[in-house]
Amino acid sequence: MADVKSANNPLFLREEELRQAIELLFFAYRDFTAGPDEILKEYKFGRAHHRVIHFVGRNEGMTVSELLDILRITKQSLNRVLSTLIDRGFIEQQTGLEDRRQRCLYLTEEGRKLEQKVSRVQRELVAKAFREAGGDAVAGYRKVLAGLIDDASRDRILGRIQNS
Amino acid sequence: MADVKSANNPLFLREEELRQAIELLFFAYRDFTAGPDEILKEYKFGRAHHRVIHFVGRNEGMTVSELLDILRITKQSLNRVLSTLIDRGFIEQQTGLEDRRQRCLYLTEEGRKLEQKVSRVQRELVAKAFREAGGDAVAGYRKVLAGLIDDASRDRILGRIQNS
DNA sequence: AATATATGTCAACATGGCTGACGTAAAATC
DNA sequence: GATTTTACGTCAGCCATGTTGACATATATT
Repeated sequence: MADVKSANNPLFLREEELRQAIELLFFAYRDFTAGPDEILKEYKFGRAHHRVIHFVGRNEGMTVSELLDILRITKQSLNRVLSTLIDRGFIEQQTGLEDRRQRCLYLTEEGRKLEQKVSRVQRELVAKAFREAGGDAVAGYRKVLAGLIDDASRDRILGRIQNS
Repeated sequence: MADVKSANNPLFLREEELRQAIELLFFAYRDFTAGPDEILKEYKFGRAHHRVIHFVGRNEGMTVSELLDILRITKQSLNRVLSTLIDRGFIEQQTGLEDRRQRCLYLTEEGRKLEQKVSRVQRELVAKAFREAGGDAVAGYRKVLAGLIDDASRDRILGRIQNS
């Protein structure tokens, strides 16, 4: 009765299934970012600052260009948040050793503390979801999300993310 | 050699694994929204309009309050995008039958066309990722993402999303 | 020496959040 | 029937974060 449509029209089920997967991602992302957002608000920082701290923390010494590539924003946009992070002592720059035009980015002690604090709530949320879902589900999660990533950047990203 | 850290300190691996899962979600979401963003730009619409069209499309006749609950934004923010969508003929309102204070929201013919067009690219992306990952992986994807959703809203959301 | 690259910076603008205040119609309650 | 609550709309202003375009400076590369 209830599945007349799906019984008669497998394409309908397929479309419905995909729409549900899309919504799931929307809601998951919404709640996944809620924790950090709240903490960062105390510092008057936003999601943009979070992203910078996150990626610099995971790629100490990365250059500004590399960061721009990852974030896919303009250097003017980045500069606004980056310079406040530097001014307020969460990030340091060091002139590149090989190429002195480059500014290599590092978290300060303060920056590392904030990164830890913010990342902790997010890691705890993901850990809970992983625990509840089980190891096989986690592998599936990885596979599907990897498939959503732009072909052009997938390898580079998975390269950094390759674990086991 | 390479796994000295993980061999000696399982917590390190755990933390690293979680950080990678977090990054994966970041990148997947970034690329997942890129397609729609591009199409909507032609209409001078943004992600906010997309969300409204998406949810109204999936819940024809929903009220403004219900939409606000889902989006978790203020009515003033919603009103900005909602009223342009109405003015430009993508969404219609109808006074609630039982409760005449409510405005029930519907896609117009035009709105449905746009919804289809935008959702198509997203569905194709997800379909590709699902195909490549396989059925088990898809189940895992669902489980993990469901676990990321806020406890308070999970049931309501999964209720609407319960498929199969 | 000329050109290209990495970065910074100024200015102006758009989008989409927010708060606060106020208004109106309809429903619910006393 | 009067009062209060609810659903929604709206005005005004602020903030965060994205954009484009133009220009500057130091360093590498050719």
